[in-house]
Amino acid sequence: MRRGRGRGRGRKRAVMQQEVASRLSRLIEPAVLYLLGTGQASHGYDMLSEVNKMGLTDAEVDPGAIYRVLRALEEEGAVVSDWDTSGGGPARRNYELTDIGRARLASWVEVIERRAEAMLEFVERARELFEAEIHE
Amino acid sequence: MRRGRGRGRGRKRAVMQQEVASRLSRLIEPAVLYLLGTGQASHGYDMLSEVNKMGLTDAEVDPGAIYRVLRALEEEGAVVSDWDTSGGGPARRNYELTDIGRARLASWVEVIERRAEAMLEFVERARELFEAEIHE
DNA sequence: CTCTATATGTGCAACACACATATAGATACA
DNA sequence: TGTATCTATATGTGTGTTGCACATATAGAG
Repeated sequence: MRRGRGRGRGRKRAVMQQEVASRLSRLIEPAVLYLLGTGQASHGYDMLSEVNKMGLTDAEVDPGAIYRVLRALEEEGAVVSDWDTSGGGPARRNYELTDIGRARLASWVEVIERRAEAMLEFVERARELFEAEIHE
Repeated sequence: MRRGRGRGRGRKRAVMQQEVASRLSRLIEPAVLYLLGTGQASHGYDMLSEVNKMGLTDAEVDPGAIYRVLRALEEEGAVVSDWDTSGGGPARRNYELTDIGRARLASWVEVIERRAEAMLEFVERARELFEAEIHE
């Protein structure tokens, strides 16, 4: 046999550029990009509370996850950072969105919209199933 | 230090009963439960094509993933199976939804709906951000 | 007897994530 | 001066899910 399904199917492994679609799970990345875009948060620690307020990421987000996402985004050139030693407290790493980051957010928006619509359609169909079961 | 954020925060780890929310990832499980509920598919191989048609799972689903999900569901009592040797070809394992499985699908529906709404809200807000950027 | 389609399954590596922990500056207060 | 707390960033690790490749088995077509 040959595998039954997707022989070529294109999706090689999401190496290098990492397609956004492959990271839907917790949606931390788009949330972070959005917060940087609006200026609601510019460093990791602030995002912690803001991301949790957004609701996009369902449960409470781990601080470690935020910092790792920011690092990964910087490696890809989606954000740039510099240390901010002004103000009291420990130094904070200030992040800013680049054009790459804005483009990335835009493609996230498309992906999330499609997925959300598919999910709502699923919810509808599943509810129909429940009703059919009751009336039988 | 103490952890900074969520000390108590309840979410112990999703042991034992596995809360549905923690498995949002590819949404294979709810898709499978739904297909069993409607009778559109009763064994793994059929689900492969049906699941992919549904769109819930974004990309094409791996057969291995389907079989593993079915196994896990059976361990939890959400489905029961028996071998079907009638008909030509290799034996197929026929699955049926239990009450536990129906309840599980119902709780998936709630989780997915909430998530999908949060996602659409995010999409809206992000689009507003883009428009604000254009007009400045 | 081989080829193909159907069907189920496993081993492995890569990865995302939750949880825990480490480090350290700043501030309050006893 | 000591110590507790808050702010802030970061790493280490175990677990679960996934993609991919591979293994296996039955049956029908030629």
